[in-house]
Amino acid sequence: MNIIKLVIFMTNKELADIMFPNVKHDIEYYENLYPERNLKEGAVVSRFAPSPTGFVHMGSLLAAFIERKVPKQTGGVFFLRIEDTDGKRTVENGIGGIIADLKAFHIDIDEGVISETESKGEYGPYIQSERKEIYETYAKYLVEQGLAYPCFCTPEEIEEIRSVQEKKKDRIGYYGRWAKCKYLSNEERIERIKNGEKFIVRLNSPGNFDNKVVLNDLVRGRIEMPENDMDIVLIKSDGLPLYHFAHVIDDHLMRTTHVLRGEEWIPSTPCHLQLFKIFGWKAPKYAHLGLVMKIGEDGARRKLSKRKDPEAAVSFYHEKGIPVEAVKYYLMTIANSNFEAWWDQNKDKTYDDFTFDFKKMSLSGSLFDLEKLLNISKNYISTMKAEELYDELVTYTEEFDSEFHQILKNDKDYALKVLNIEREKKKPRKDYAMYSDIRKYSWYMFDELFEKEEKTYDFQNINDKDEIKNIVNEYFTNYYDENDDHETWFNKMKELAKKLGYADNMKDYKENPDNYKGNITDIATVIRVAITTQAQTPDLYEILQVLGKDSILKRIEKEYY
RNA sequence: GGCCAGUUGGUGAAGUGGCUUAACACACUGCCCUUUCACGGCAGCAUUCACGAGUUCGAAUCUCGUACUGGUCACCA
Repeated sequence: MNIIKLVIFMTNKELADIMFPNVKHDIEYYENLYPERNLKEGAVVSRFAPSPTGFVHMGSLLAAFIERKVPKQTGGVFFLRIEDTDGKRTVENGIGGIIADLKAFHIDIDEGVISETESKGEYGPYIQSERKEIYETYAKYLVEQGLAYPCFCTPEEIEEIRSVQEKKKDRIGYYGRWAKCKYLSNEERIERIKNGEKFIVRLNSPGNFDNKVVLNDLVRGRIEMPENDMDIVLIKSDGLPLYHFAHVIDDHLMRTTHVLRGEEWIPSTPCHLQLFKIFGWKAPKYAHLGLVMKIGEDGARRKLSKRKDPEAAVSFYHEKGIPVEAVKYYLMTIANSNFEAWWDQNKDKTYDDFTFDFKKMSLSGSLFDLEKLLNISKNYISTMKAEELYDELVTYTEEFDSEFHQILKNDKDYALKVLNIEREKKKPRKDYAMYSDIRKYSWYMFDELFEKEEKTYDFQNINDKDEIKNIVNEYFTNYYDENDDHETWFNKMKELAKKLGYADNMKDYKENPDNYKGNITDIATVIRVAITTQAQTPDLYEILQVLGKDSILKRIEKEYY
C-alpha cells in the first residue's frame, strides 16, 4: 500500500514537472518573498482591482472609495492591482485611464500601479500579466498534490457535455463524473503532453455539493452555500490564470485582509474559499456590495451600464463640472446612509472624519439618483469661498469653455465680485449645481458676453413699452445713485413705485389691488430685466453694485433711448 | 432549471419584538417670508413595511411558504 502511494506521488511530481517546465521556484520562495505585513491589530489591507477596460465606472468608484477609506480609518494599506488576464477586455491606455480617474477623485494609493510602466510597493508585480510565473508555481504545487490536473477537452467537447447535462436536467459544469480528464492516468497525461497536445489546468475539486460552506459576509452576514465541486480552470490555454485562481493567489501573497466586490461574486465565493482552504491559507474577509442601479428605458431597474449610461463614467462629472468632492459626498451617503445626518451635525468635518461601517451598508443595489447628487453639489458649491470657486471655475473653463475662461482671466477681481454675490454669508445662495451652470446663470454680468448674446427681454407683468421706458427712464435719471447703500437704494425704489402709481409694499397691494397699477415687485422686475434680460437673478441691489454705473447706463442707452 | 441574494413612500433610506399613530434627506404640492428667483420657515405627501400563514400579550422587526426583482451557473472579470 505504501509503495503504491509512493508511486502515485512520484508520478504527480513528474506530471507537474512536465506541465510546468519553466517554474524555477517552489511556493516557499514566494511565501518568504511576500511576508506577512507588519501592521497594527485591526489594520485593513484592501485593494482596488479593476480590469483595464478604459475608465472607472460609478459602481467601481464607490468600491474604490470605500476600499481607500477603510485602510485609512484603520491604519492599513490600500493598493491598486490591475487584472489584465483577459486580453479581450484590455483596452489601449486602460491603465492610464484608471489611474487618471482615481487621481481626479483624489483617491490616493499606498501601493501598486502608478503609471502604465511603474509601480510602487514591496508586494508586486501589481499587474497580473506580469505574475505568470507565480501562478504557475502555485498551479504546479497543486498538481504535485493531486489537486489539479491537465485537461485536454476542446471547447466542442465541453459544449457537448453541457448539452447532455441540459437534456438530463443535471447541474451544468465540469465536475464529478462529467469531468473526463479528471480520471486520466498520469501516464496517459504525460504521454499526451509529450505528444504536444494542448492542455489547460483544472482544479481537482475535493468539494461535495451536498456539503455546506458558510460565508460570513461583512455586509450581508451569514450566507450558506453548497460546497464547490466544479473543476474550475486555473490556468487558461494562453498560460494566464482565470480570475478565481489569480484572486486567491494575489490576495494571499499581497496579504489582503478585506475584499470588496460586487454581489455578482457571491456565487463563486465557495470556490475561492475552497482554494484558500486547500492551500491552508486564511481567507480574507469579504464584503459583497449591492450593485448601483438605474431605471432603464423600459421602466425596469437594471445595473448602471458603462455603455448605455453617460453618468456611469466619471468623465461625465468632469465635463459637467460637478465638483469631485460633491460626488464623494454622494458616494458616502450611498455607502452609509447615516452619513448625511452625521454630516449635518458635524458641518465643519468631512467624510474623512466619518467612520464607515460595513454593517450599515444597504444590501440591495441602490438607484443612482442624479437629482440627489446635484442637490449635494449645490450645497457644496454654496459653501465654497469665492476665491476657491474662481480657481475651480478657471480650471474647468480652461478645458471646456475657452471663451469664458479668457473673460475670467482678464479681470479676476471683477469675476470674484460676480462669484461672491450672495456668497460667504450664513445663508448663501444655492443656485449652482455644477460649474457649467455658472456661465448659464451669470452671463449677463459680463459685458463681453452681454454684448454678443442674442437677447430677449421678458418683462413679466408689465408689457406696455411706454410704461417700461417710463419706469426705466425715471429710475435712472431721478433715483439711481451708485453710492447708495442697500437701505437707501430700497427706499428709493419705494418712492419710485409710489410716484408711478404702484404699491410700495405688498401688504397694501394685497389689501387693495385695484388702487394700484401694480406693486413694487413689478417695478423691480422691469429694472432687473432691463439690465439683465432675466426675470430671475440674485439680489438686484448687489447686481447693480457689481455691474457698476458705466455698464448699466450703456445697457440702458442701447435698448431704451 | 440549479444555487444565491434582495423586497419599507416617486427616490435614497432609518428601523434588529413594545418608546413607530414608520425618523431623516432628495423630489413633489401648498402656505409664509420676500424687490424676482433661490435661500429660509411651516405644512402636506407610506393608515403601513411584496403577499399569505405561523410564533408571541405584542412583529416592518422572528419562522415557514408564495410572488416578484436581481445575480450566477465561461479557457470574462
